[in-house]
Amino acid sequence: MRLAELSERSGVPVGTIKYYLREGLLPQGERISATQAAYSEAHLRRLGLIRAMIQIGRIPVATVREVLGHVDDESLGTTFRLGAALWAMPQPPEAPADDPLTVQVTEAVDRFLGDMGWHNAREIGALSPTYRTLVTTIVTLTRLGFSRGAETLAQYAHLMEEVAQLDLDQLDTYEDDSEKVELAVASAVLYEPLLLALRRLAQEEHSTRRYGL
Amino acid sequence: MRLAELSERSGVPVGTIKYYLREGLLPQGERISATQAAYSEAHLRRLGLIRAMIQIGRIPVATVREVLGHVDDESLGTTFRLGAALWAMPQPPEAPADDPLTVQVTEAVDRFLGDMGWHNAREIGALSPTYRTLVTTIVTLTRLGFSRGAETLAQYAHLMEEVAQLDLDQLDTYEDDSEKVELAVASAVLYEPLLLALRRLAQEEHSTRRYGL
DNA sequence: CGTGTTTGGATAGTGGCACTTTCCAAGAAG
DNA sequence: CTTCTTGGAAAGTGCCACTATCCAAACACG
Repeated sequence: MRLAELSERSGVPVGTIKYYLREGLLPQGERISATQAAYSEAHLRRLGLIRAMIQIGRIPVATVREVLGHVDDESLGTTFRLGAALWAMPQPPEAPADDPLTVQVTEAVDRFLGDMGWHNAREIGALSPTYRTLVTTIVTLTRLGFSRGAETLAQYAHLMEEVAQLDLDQLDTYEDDSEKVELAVASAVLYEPLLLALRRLAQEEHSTRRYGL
Repeated sequence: MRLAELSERSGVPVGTIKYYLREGLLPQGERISATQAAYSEAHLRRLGLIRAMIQIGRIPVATVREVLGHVDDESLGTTFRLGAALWAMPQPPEAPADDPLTVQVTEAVDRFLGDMGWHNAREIGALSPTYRTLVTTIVTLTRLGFSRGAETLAQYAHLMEEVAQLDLDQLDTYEDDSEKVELAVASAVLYEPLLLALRRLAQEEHSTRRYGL
């Protein structure tokens, strides 16, 4: 299929597709002649993922390029490809490491990981952007006066652990490594709003039950 | 306290605070003289919330103004203030309503809400931005070929229902209405990355357990 | 009292980013 | 042969969250 058809089937304007090609988000089509190129179903699929990342995930173009680079890096094993892709996803700005509150929260988080039995996560520790995000959000919550005890955090953590189990069960249903990594990325981008939408719907449901309209 | 001190204690540059004042995110300080104004602890706290919404939640300035407008609207009852504030939060762009897949997914979601026993949520239905977000993300997942059956969705929904219960239990610990609404907003902005960070940590933990490094 | 500094407010400018527009020459279509 | 389409390069656009520059009033100090 040519550019015009790729645009029509995906619903993405031609100019925008050219931009993605230029920026290296979408691989070049197969050259048919000096001024003509052919695109495959794989391009269509990849374009869908790019749009989802940018429009739903609000991920910057440069970051999308980086993430997709890891997705396509066949020199790595699945686990590393997956980890590299997810670690490249954007994280909120971090709290300064020399802040006393940050130090205190970091220690609390370490203790908490131990209590949860998440020993692998604890070892990876500060290397993981996810870990630092956790510290940062707790620091901010504390600053705003909305922090909760470790017990409340643990309750949330146990629930999210079950969510993670469901996620991994789904990953297991895919044979192909590239598909696994793509699902993991799509899951980070699209399951997040989905989970949060479910949470808010449940909040709406139960708050009307508790307090009425 | 004057502007300079507000800036120092909050860590937000003076120019930026002026910008927030101009944009109506932060209420004006009390005028001391023609060229001098005094700011309170309330300003400091509100400024923290604004920063969290913009920097961590990546919420547009115009939206922050709208959300805070609802938070401060004392003419509404708590439930409505809370709902209005949360409904003003940004949602991903929606899928076109006339699309056949969208229609199909909408029906499936309605059935699903019935199965969950979320009758209130079902009645509010299309009015709720959250509901439409749910439809949109499922449509996108389906387009990408990553959709799952209603059963899987229900498993996630049950877990998020428990999360929502924890959220509401926390809300109950606050007496003051304004604080309740502020917590709800902070919860939407900051608990979301926190929950997602917990989910990813759990994923990392269990994927290394399942597949090793 | 005078002089230099600080303050809040108005206005204009900046930089980043995700596109769009415009242009062009080579090919395809009729 | 003429007309249209195509892919590619380069410059332009619009939005947005700040940021820099001025200014005159007012405070601080000797």
